[in-house]
Amino acid sequence: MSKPTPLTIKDIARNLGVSISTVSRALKDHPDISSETKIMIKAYAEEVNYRPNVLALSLRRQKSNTIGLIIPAIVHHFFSSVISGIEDLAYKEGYNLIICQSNENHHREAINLQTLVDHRVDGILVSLSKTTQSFDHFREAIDNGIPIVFYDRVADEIESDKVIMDDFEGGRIATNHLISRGCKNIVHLAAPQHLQIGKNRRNGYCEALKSNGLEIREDRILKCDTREEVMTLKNHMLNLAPEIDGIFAVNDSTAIAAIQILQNNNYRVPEDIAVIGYGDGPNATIINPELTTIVQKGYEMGRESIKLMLRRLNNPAADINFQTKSFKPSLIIRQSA
Amino acid sequence: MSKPTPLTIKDIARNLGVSISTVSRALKDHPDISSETKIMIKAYAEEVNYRPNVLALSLRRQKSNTIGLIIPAIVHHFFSSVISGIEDLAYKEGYNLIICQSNENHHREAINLQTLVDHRVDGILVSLSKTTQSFDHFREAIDNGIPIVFYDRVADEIESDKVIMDDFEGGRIATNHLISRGCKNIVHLAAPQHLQIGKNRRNGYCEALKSNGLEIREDRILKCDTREEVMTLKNHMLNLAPEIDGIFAVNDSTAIAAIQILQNNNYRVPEDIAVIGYGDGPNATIINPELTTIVQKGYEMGRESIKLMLRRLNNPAADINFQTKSFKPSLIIRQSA
DNA sequence: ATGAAAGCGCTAACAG
DNA sequence: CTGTTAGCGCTTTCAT
Repeated sequence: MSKPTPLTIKDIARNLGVSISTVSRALKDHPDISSETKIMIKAYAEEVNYRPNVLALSLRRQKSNTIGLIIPAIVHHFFSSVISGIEDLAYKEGYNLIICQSNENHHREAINLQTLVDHRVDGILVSLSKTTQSFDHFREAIDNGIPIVFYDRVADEIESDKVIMDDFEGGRIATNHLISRGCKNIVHLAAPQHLQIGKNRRNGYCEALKSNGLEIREDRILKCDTREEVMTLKNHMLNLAPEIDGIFAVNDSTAIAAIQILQNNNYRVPEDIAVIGYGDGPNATIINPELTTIVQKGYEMGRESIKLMLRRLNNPAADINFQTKSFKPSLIIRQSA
Repeated sequence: MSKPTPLTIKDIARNLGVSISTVSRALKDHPDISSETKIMIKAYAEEVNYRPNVLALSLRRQKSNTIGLIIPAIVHHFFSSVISGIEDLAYKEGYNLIICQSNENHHREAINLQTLVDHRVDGILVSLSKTTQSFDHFREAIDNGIPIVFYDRVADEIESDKVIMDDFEGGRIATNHLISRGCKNIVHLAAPQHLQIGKNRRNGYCEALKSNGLEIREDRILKCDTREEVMTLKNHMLNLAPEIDGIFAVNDSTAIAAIQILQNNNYRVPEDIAVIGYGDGPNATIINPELTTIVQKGYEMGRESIKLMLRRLNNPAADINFQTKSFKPSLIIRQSA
């Protein structure tokens, strides 16, 4: 029982008594081939269920029709939505996806990138891991002529196409909403500041405070962007709680964790402390009170990323200018703020 | 600015004045090559950052070192956990993953499969889409000698390795728990019955009722396995509500949706109606009351699936018997039941 | 110890 | 209109 080898163009040629190139051409409707020959060859190929060897094709064409995708963590709803947005369009255009997870790990991200380069992918879509603070590993891809599109978590230092949200605006809107409800002492649960999204959301928060004449206090900005970190900071948060009336969390999970801690300690949300999240994932409507949050369009961002990539791949000669596509955030008001 | 072509073994040979085959051999430590030559060639390869062309390798070796993965819907936490479990081990063993989503669509699943076969993947891991009711498309892979491992949602008709949960037992445990709390009128929100997992969980439910002397009523079994469907059946559920005291939902999302509907209509959970889910995803601890549920180990199931696959791929000659690995479900008691 | 050559499956330039 | 040939990058007999 050795592995059956799929049949090739050569087998067809032999069985039909024509040359290999005739088969090749017939199968792709080359005008040189007589229609009878074409019909015969195609019928036979169909009959024996011939399938071209994609590997051989890629090698020959120097093009793999594969796009690499690096995701920080597939379990996050935002990122899996991004994948869906990418996939639909990619497959439609005849591209396959190799998906890698960096698991928020700089080193792993570098390995992912190397893998994708090794596989001669035609392009790479990537969102930075949280721990990525240098960008040399992207140079390798670029030096090999592989275009990169950054989405959501982008590297400012690298010239490339980018798809982002206007996170500054998002932070501003969220914080403004809290202020408009009457909050005056607002804590911000922030993402790492070497990430643009972390910096921008925080700056938006600060801007909102400033333009409303509120003081910016460093001790009210906590580096804390996962549910686990919130749990770790529980006591610290409870110390802060008596003197605050609002929380702007950098994502939904931290917002929800914060709500749970507050509620378990007899604070009412939003009456005592209003809480606003960022993302609008499926959890937002499971927590009680339902979460007021900033909508982050994962599917659409994925779609836009692959569009930018395809535009470039479909016009290999064009040398298109790098473009940054920015999505406007919107606020969805529910019950938590 | 044409695309730079990565350098090849041929370039190295030319630049170093040796033959192509010498370079090839030196790079893989072939004993025939003198150690001086090896050192020289390796040093140079390192210096110029030579990377073998994976495509050419695959073609030559008739082995792509790629494993295909078909996922019904990546946004489900269970499935993204499975991916993580698979990925870690696969990469460690030098395999890459091509991930496809069937989006719960039979036809799309068949296309996914074709794509993977075309790419000459070495093996395929698949969980059936909800709409898959025939299995011919798997034959193609098998006929091509590509081994398949089914995980979670398996095809009984196909001989292959399988990784499942004991869903019958899961359904039984869940229902027994409700009964032990005193529930006597239990609704089951069921998955499609052509899926083994749907059938098995339901049978477990029935078995628990029977062995406790409770009547099995068809009108208490609703085909309803997504949040959306629950919402659609809202009125129906509220009609049922006065006469029931327990719900066993086929997954967490439907359990949660049911809880929300009940609460919005002034039923208390668990006092009036106890609700138990299946899966133990992250949502389980966000809903209030926290969800009692059956633990479904996605990561571990993924890990086990890839293990079965690797075992087979690493012993191509062995002709190993097909194996079914079954995980025992466990109950995690929180507040909702 | 090293090199020449064939071939994995396919395409395309060249010949006829 | 069809066939022959070279070559994509690599490995592996077979010579030397």
